[in-house]
Amino acid sequence: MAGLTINEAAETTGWSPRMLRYVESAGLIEPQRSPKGYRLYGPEELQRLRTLRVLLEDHGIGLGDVGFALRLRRDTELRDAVEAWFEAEVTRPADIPDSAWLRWEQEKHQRLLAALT
Amino acid sequence: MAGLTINEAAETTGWSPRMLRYVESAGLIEPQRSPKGYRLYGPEELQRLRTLRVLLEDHGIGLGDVGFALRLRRDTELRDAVEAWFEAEVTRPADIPDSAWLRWEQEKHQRLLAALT
DNA sequence: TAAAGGTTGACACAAGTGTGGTAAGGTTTG
DNA sequence: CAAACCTTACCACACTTGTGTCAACCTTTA
Repeated sequence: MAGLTINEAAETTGWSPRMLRYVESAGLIEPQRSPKGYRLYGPEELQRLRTLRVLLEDHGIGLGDVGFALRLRRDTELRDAVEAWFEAEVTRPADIPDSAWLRWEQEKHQRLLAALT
Repeated sequence: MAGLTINEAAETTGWSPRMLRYVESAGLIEPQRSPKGYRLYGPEELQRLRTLRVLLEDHGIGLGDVGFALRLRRDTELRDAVEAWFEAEVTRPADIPDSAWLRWEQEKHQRLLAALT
């Protein structure tokens, strides 16, 4: 036997079997499978399941949050896009002062309306 | 006037006024306020509101996700904890082989039960 | 000063998330 | 082989998220 079955794993980790499957569906802990498809949790999975509960409780976050963090670290494009958004500054011709730019924004609607008549 | 009011901002960004308040409540875009408490959106906020919509649509993520990413970059402790979880490996005495360790795990319940009687 | 527009707070509702339970069927084991 | 256990696929239900709308009240502006 190369690992604990789902009920055994549930017992030693504090998760319900149902939630172990859910955690797996979120891509967080994916145990090995026996030839017939039984989930087999090894020492590493069990440890990570325990620390996962602590992580969630300690910081008041959810599985979805950890799942998103996982996406962030796997999907470079996503990470870069989010990063870029946080750092984005206004990009517009440097010779238009704020006041003018704002007026332009403010009047855009009127201009659009005017253009339609 | 130091910026656009909420309805004007809504018009030029594509968000509804309701959602602009919601985005603000998520900590993503917090406009300046006039002395009497009116929201005033400047060029930077408007730009970031527009790119935010693109970010969400392009990657199929939600405001909550971006909010969590924000938490991650601001809260060092959280970031470290999540990072640590992703990288965690099993920590246990190196001289106990997997097979023994698993047996130990497997029998923990029986031992607990036995201890109670 | 009346109209237009801003503020917060609350109600409402669809869609998504977290979690439990159950059913139908295959597997392991005493 | 019967009991105990696993698998997937659903139903269900409470809670959260995203979004609109409305009320009560204050501010700006024509």
